[in-house]
Amino acid sequence: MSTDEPNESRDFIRAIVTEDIASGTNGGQVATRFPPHPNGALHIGHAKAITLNFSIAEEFGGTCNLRFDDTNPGAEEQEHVDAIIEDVKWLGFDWGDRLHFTSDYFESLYAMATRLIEKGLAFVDDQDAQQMRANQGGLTEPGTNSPFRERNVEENLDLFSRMRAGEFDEGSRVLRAKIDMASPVLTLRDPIMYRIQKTRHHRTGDTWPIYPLYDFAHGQSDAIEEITHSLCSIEFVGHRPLYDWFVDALGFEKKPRQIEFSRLNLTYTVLSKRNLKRLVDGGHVSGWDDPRMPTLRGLRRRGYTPEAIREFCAGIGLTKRDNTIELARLEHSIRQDRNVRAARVMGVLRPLKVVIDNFPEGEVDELDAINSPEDASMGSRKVPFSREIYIERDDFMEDPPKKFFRLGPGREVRLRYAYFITCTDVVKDADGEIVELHCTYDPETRGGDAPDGRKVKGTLHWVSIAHAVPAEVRLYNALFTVEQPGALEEGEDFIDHLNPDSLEVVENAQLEPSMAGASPGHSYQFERIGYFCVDPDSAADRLVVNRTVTLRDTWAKLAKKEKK
RNA sequence: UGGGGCGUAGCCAAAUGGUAAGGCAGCGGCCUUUGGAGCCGCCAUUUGUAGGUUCGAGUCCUACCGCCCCAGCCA
Repeated sequence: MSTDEPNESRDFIRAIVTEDIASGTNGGQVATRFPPHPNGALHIGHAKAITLNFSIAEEFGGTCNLRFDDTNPGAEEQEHVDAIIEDVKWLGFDWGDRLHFTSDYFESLYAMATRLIEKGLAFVDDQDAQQMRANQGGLTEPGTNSPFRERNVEENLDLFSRMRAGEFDEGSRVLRAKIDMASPVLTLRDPIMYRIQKTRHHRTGDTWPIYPLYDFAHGQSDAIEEITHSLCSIEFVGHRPLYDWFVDALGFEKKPRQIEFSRLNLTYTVLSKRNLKRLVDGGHVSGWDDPRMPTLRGLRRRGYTPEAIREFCAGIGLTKRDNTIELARLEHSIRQDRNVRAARVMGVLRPLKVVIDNFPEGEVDELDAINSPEDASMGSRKVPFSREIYIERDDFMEDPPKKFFRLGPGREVRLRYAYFITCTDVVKDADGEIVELHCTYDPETRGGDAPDGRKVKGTLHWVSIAHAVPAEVRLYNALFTVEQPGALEEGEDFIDHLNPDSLEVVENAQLEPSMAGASPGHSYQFERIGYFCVDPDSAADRLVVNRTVTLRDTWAKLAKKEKK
């Protein structure tokens, strides 16, 4: 393969970075950062930003910092910092020693604010929030200047230092940039730089009674860290003029460039922190790590791997358009990953007892089963077969339709890795419910092939009753019944569209004995059913397993179509 | 009715004036000891609409239409 691929298509950001390197901007350096606000759990949308920033740094021989944007105490907690660090690491990215906090720059930012006051570019405003709102104008109306806008430098300096000293009450004064109250760009109408907030900060404690706002902190933090490309989501487009204004006004030599990209939307879920919080607080899910949540913790517990999530993020593209990725695309990423890497195992979700009448009582046959048809190096294991086994209830029909290839009265099927069996009798209880099947097996077909060359259409998974390991299996489905619960009509509440069947608990599944003692986090394919992983709720005597995703099921699709 | 961003298939997305990639989903078929996986094939005479420039337009120009963002002392 050639090393350079000039025709390889890149996204618009990589194109910009490539140009900047070629033109020698920033000395050809590339430095990015992922700047989370530590007030909640990271979700799949953040994964897009994380993957982008770290990947670009890696691809262009640059660096990527992890910086916590902790300018709003109260909303921020140390536990979120710890959780975010854990999640980014889990995703597989490394920021080396470049872990930063905007709060580390509070002293520098204060000095910068002072400098702007001295240059006549900032002033202390005594208006309260209501007055400011009344004077800010509207979308089509210019705002009006604050009556305090023309205070002299000395007075501003004095007032600002007393704000810092804690002399004033919250809300009584703010520091504002002096730009243009008539600007059609709302963010340029004398934006607030500092507010008084007497809240303990998770890192600086009670040393600051004033805190900078995002707009006065982000660009400078980028500049301090010599970030070259500051990548953020599209809703910050309108903040770019202000970002540049502060960086210019403060005279930074190396100017970071803000570039915006569209954020991720996913069908059948919500991705705003506010909505996710409602799901948790309202008890609609078990917590931030509920396997139905689109949080990284939820996805991890569900059985998603970092590789699958990274593939997803890299594969969905990068533009400035509004977009909604189908859940199927996410599922594709984990199926792809698990198909190649997950060990196969047999598990029966809804057991139906089968007695092999001609198999000797008390005898156990140890059969060879490969651990993966995709990877011979994963080896094989022994699976015990005996006279009484369980098969899946769905794998038997008393009156099977034409395209049903599984077991039925008088039909012959293969038990995976074992024998061909033929159904000879159906036992029902008083209610007509099928409680047990009787079959005969063909000893000549041991391993699953008939020496006479006869074929069977169906292959069933099974578990020996005497050897089975019971388990609780949690089957997950889409959290919502509508594609875009986050974008409903006025007056509609996304909570009303929760899927009542998003979690289905199967109490008494039966797994093959090799699953005994499987540890949390381990993931398997239950042949013919789907990918499952062991949940941390498991105890020594009680296995709990989560369904990550089903296998593609063409029979289910067919059956559904016939029904219509 | 201000400013900004964005319109390519069901969902993503490439194509940087040279004749609409690719993926997901879907639909056929082959293969199969997972109805899995894999493999093969089909799936935009046309890029929001209408004009214009050009030998040639998704790309350039004009007008219109639609969607999204901005009026927190949140980020």
